[in-house]
Amino acid sequence: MARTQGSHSDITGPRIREAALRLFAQHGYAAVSMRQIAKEVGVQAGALYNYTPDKQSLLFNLMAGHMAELQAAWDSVPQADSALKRLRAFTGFHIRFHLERPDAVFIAYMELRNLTEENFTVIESLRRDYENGVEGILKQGVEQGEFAVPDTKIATLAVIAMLNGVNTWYRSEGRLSLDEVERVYWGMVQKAVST
Amino acid sequence: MARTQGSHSDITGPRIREAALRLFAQHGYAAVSMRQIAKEVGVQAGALYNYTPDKQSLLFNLMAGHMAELQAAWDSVPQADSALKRLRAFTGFHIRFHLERPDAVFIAYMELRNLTEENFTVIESLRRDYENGVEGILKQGVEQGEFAVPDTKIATLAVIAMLNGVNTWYRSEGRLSLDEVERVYWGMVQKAVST
DNA sequence: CTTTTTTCTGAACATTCGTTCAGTTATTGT
DNA sequence: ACAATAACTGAACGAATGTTCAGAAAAAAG
Repeated sequence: MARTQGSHSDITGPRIREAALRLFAQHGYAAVSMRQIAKEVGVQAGALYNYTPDKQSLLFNLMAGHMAELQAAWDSVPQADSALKRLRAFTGFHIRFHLERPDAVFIAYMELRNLTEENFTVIESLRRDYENGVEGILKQGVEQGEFAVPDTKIATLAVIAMLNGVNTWYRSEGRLSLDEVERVYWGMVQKAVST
Repeated sequence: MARTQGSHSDITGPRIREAALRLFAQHGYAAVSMRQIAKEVGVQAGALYNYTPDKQSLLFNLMAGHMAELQAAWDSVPQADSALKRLRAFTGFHIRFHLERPDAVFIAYMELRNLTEENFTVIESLRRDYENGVEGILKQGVEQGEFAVPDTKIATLAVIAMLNGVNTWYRSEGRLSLDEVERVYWGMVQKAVST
């Protein structure tokens, strides 16, 4: 056997990335073999190398793609004038974006240690960009007297960490709807940074 | 060669656990081989099996030990009467305990997916016990009118997630002292749950 | 000193790993 | 219809994996 019926680059490529994403999130990068990914796609291990130069690049591209998507999505959210409204918009955006991609989120900060040094630097830089956007909101709020935080950098990380926590427990079949979750978290975020 | 000079069970045992803890935290459970751990200790791989039946038990015991320590340490903290004081004590305790054991903390919630099903159940149960203790404080605070949170379970997870975030950025040589970090976080926690 | 026990070595085991590649087949272009 | 290209197979590579075990040496017990 060789090339199979209906085989296409534009189909196999995404399927490989999807399978890798799910398996990496489930078992961890190091614990997943190229053969497992191939099996999931319905292909032999060697075929993967038509789509990625190696396993490391597969991981890196998943993470870099996720971070780029995250930044682009947030950039496309219209910004209000007041810091309070902007922070509220961010809270909702961050929760929803992350709940829609639990696997990518999980990988993006669980598999940092499995990146090569250069790849790690790139991802870390993307993450910092995103964090800086949030810190900008807090700084604005402090300047305009809407917020009171002793340290905007720490507050930024604290808010993000708190929101990230949703991914560890939220289930769509669960007790609370997405709107309710958003409202509860916004209540806490708002109070935490308020004057 | 065989048994080496000065070899002792009470020395090698802890050294194996220390090496495993550090290596697992640094590279991940699946990415660390028994030979790497052995090399760190200065021993051959086979010798490790005098101290652990297998690699999985090594991981499980590290995690279970950490969770037991955590619970015991918190249990030994004297409890104040008011919920506000208790929550303040918890905030300080949690931050300090976790900053003192970054590797164990990292492993305890990064390597959950590498546990067997039964081992996972055990660790999850220990974690829930700890979380329930915190929720008890919030419940008390709500009953006594000191706190206002729409959902004590979510608030518990949000507070813990926020505090856990400290481990991702705190460095002892950094800009802020431990006391300052504690004060900043307590400020945010307090406001987040306040009426 | 002699015996027993504890601690470790070094080699071996079957598996699995990431990756390469010559060959084969389906698809595309002419 | 035929030629060219893209997509994949299947086998192979050396290296590394977790684990076992007979034997050797050091330490402890007598």
